[in-house]
Amino acid sequence: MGCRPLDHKPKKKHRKGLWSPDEDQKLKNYIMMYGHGCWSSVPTNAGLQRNGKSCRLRWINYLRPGLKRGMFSMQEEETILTLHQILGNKWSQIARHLPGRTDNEIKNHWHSYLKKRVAKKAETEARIKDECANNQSLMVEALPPVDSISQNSTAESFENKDGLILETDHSWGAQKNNLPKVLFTEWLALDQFHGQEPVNPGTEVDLKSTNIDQYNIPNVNDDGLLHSLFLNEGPFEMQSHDLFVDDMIRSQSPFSFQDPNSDSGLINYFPREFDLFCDDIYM
DNA sequence: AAAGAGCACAACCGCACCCGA
DNA sequence: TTCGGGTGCGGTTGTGCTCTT
Repeated sequence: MGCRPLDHKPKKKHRKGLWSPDEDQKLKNYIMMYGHGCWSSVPTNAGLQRNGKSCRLRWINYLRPGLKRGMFSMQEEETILTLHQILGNKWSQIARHLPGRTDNEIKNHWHSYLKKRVAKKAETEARIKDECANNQSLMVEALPPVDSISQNSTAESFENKDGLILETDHSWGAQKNNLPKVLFTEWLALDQFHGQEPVNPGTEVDLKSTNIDQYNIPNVNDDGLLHSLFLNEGPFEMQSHDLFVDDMIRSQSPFSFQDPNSDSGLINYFPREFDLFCDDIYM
């Protein structure tokens, strides 16, 4: 796109296979100096016998500055698992939430390790569920209505829409009057939201009873950011929560939370952190 | 010590989409 | 409107290393 095709270019036989340190150096030097511009012209200009596609891949997955190498942390793995549950095999989208990791790296890690872990977990859960059913004890149930949650209730299980059993801890209910407020200050996927009632900046919305799709998110504020306040009065119904996180991830934008313990001090969060944040509160 | 199985990672392939001519 | 090149993405394969027998 925007590249002039290299007319009458003789068909070169492109090198394949592993990259030599010399090739890496040539590619790196060239891109650091001139940028990649049009990938198809990179190999010629950089003096490489590769095709543009191969150069692009090598740069993105290996040479690009800022790449994190080595083991995935527990937090990264949890993020991958959470996002994979929501997004499926959208590796590039998942990679956007893991700075320094490439889609290829995440994909490989999934196939070689996480996939098995998930399968094992599902198997264990199925077995537990089975055993519980046999004992006629109701271990798996839908999330109860907010009012029915005991102030002193602790961990319990429920099943989300994918049939995955989630552990929740409602002991936070004891602090109901001190619930965190969530303030979203940026929302890129505005065109996803249509409805009659626009949400004005600062409007408080009870998310648990809210179908977010019905809101038409309004203009941005003076400071260029959108301010819509969602006041969480209780646990989200899982569907709403999933839908919500999904939308946030689709928006691919950073957004802010109001610090639960203060009225000021907004902190930028990315969707994965939002998810973890919710986990801290609700799980 | 040798063979082969398993694993991790790099790289390729094919397809879909975008955009300019 | 159509066509073709460029790009991005996900699936798959290839390769080398480590572990087990």
